[in-house]
Amino acid sequence: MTPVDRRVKILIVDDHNMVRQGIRYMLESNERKYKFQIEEASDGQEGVESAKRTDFDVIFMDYQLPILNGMEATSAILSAKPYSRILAISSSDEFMYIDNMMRSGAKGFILKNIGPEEIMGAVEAIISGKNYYSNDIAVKLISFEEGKVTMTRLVKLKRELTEILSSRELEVLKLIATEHTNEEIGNRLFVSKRTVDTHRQNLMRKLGVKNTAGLVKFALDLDIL
Amino acid sequence: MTPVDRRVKILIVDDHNMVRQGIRYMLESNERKYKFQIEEASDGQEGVESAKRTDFDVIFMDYQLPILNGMEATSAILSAKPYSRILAISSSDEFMYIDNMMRSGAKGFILKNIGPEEIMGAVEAIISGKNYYSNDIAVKLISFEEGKVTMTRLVKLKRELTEILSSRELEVLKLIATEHTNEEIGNRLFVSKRTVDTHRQNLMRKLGVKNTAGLVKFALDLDIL
DNA sequence: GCCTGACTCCGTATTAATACCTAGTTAATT
DNA sequence: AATTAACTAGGTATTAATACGGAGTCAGGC
Repeated sequence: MTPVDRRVKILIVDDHNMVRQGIRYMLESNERKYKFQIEEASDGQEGVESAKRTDFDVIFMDYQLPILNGMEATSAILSAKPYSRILAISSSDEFMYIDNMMRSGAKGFILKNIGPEEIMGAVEAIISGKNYYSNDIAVKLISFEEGKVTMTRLVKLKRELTEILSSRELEVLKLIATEHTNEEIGNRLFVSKRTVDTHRQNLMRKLGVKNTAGLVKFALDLDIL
Repeated sequence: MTPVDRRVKILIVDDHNMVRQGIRYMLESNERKYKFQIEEASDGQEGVESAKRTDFDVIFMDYQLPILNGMEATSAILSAKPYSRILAISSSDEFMYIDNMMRSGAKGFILKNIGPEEIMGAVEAIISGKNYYSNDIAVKLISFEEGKVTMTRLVKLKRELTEILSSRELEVLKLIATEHTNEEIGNRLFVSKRTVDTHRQNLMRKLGVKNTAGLVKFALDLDIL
C-alpha cells in the first residue's frame, strides 16, 4: 500500500450533518497524502446499506443513530462483511458506549472533539490493520494496575467474558465477590461445596489470577456484579 | 411551607451562560407552582459574594469554575452560612467530582443533561431538607451490594478513611487487594506474617467485612490502589 | 456414534485465612 | 504518671482456600 496514490474509501455514518462535514473537512485537508472518496449516511440503516453496496476502507460510526444505533449497525455490517474496519465516534466517553462498540467489533474509538491530526492518525492506524483509541479513551480503559492488564486485554476480556466463562462460573464468581464462602455458595446453588471449589479453580485458571483477591478484582473491574 | 405562594430564591453559579439560561428556563416552566427569584454568578468568587449578601433557598453550583472552583466556593459559602443548601451540577459523573462536592458539604448532585421534571424534583428535595442525586450518580455511589453500604456510608468512609485506617493498615490493604498472601506481605514489609494477620483482622473489623473478598471490594470501591 | 464442554462430585493434601487471645514497645496525649 | 493508639509478635485452633487428581452425567455438535 503506497500512501501517495492510494485512494481511500470512507463512509461516515452520523445523524448530524455538522459532524459529517467536520470529518470530511478534516480528512480533505490531507488530500495531498491520500485521495479520499467519501460517502455519508445519516442513520444506521442507510449506513448498513451503503456498506453492503461498497467496500470501504474505514467506516466512521456514531453511537447514537436513528433506526439502527451504532452498535446494531456495526454488527449488521460485520455479519455481511466481516473484514470491514469500523471506527466508532462518540461525544461521550462513557465506558458502556466504548465497550458496546468494541464488543460489536469496532476497531477503534475516537471522541468528536479531536482535531485533524488525530483523525488522520486514527484513519492510518485502521487502514494499516491496527486498532486506534483516543487518548482519553485509552486512559479510561487501561487503568487496571501497574500495566499488568493492558487495554486490549481488558477490552478483549470483557468482550469475550461470556465466551470465556460459563454462566455457572459467572454466577459463582459473583457470589465469591460478594463475600460468600464455597460452602455458602454450594448451599445457595444446591450443589456440593466441592463443585464450587472446582468452579473456583477453573475461574482462577481461566482468568489468570492467584487467589480470591484476584477474582474479586476481576469481577469489579469488569463490572459484572 | 405551602408551595403555591412560596417564593423560592435561587442562585445559579456557572461560568457558561447557556447552562445558566437552561436552568432558569427549566425552573420558570414551573412558575405556576413556585415563584422563583433567580440570581446568577459566572465564577466562584462572585457566587460566594452573592450567597453572603442574600439568603438563597437553593444554590446551583458548577464544579469547574474560574477563580474559585465549585468545591472552594461551596466551602466558603458554608463557612459563612452553614445552613445554605447547595446543589452541585456537573457534566461529568466522575467519582472524584462527586465526592469532592459532597465532602465540601453539597446537599445533592445532578448532571447537566437532566430535564425540567428532574430539576424540579431536585429543587423540591433540597428545599424540604432532603438530599438529591441524579439517578446515574446514585447508581455510581450505591452500587456496593444489596444496599448494605449506602451512599452516605460510602462517601463518609472515603472521607474518613485515613481517620479510620492507619497508614500501615492501608499499606497492608493495598497488598491484600493485589493478590499477596500474609506471608508475602510480611516479607515485603519486613514484619512477621502474624503481624500482617493482625492487621488483616483489624481491617476486617474496622471495615465490617467478612473476608478477603470484602477487603478487596472496599479497596477497589474506595479506589485506594 | 463419538467428542467436547459444561457441570457435577469426591479424595487427599497443603497452605492460607480466620478467630480469639495475650502482650511487648513506642510515641503521643492528657 | 497514666492512658491510648499504632505497630509489633506469638500461641492455638478451626475453617477456608488452593492444588491436583480422577470421574460421572448430560446436551450439543460433528
